[in-house]
Amino acid sequence: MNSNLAFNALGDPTRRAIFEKLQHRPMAVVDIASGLPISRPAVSQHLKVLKEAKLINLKTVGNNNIYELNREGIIAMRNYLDKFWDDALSNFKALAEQTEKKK
Amino acid sequence: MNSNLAFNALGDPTRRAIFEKLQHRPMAVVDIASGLPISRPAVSQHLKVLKEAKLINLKTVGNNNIYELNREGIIAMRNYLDKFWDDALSNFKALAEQTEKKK
DNA sequence: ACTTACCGTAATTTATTACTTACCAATAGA
DNA sequence: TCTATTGGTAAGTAATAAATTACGGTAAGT
Repeated sequence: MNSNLAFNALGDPTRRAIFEKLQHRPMAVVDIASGLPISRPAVSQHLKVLKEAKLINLKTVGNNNIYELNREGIIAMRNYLDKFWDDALSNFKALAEQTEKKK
Repeated sequence: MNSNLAFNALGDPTRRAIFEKLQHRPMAVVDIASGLPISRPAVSQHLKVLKEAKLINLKTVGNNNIYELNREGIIAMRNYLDKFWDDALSNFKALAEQTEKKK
């Protein structure tokens, strides 16, 4: 499944920081790296993971690699998680009702 | 922040498997461990992480430690994520509209 | 009382992941 | 053309996380 990639990608705090940076606007790699306490190549590696999880994508403009949020990927993940939590809670609810009946 | 714990907890595939097992019903540690390709103590450690992330909680019944989903924690995480995705998408949308206007 | 089943924790090892340094390629500007 | 700037990738190291083994403690059953 693909949501595994997204779960994994968002499991790392640095990648979440990058993702949240990109919520404001599309950014070039140098800009993303500035402010982060790690080297630029490390950032590139994180970007790769986020990209493969389809949470962001890349458009190259001249010499700049601009990363931006991947709308489709994000929507897919949100939908997946909606179901994920709903399933969890509805089963919980069903179980609670069962227990209730036994009283 | 606390959602960090949940992100981290769900970042591991084994912990997701455990979490999904508990969607069906509350289970004792032995039952959770059976079927998983890792040792029982390893499962205990994963359970600890999930518990600290408030995704599950523990009720002790006699000699059995029964883990079950933590409803409040899950709802909190769902709400957090709803906002997380909404923020991401709405900023994306605002930006798209800006770009649109420039045409 | 003795034994068995359940389970957490400590200590260590193993495996994975994050990070750095070093490099190279490509575009932009002088 | 020569020089910045940008940025990806490879190789190695450092740091973290996951797993095992070994233990002890408590409750349940005989």
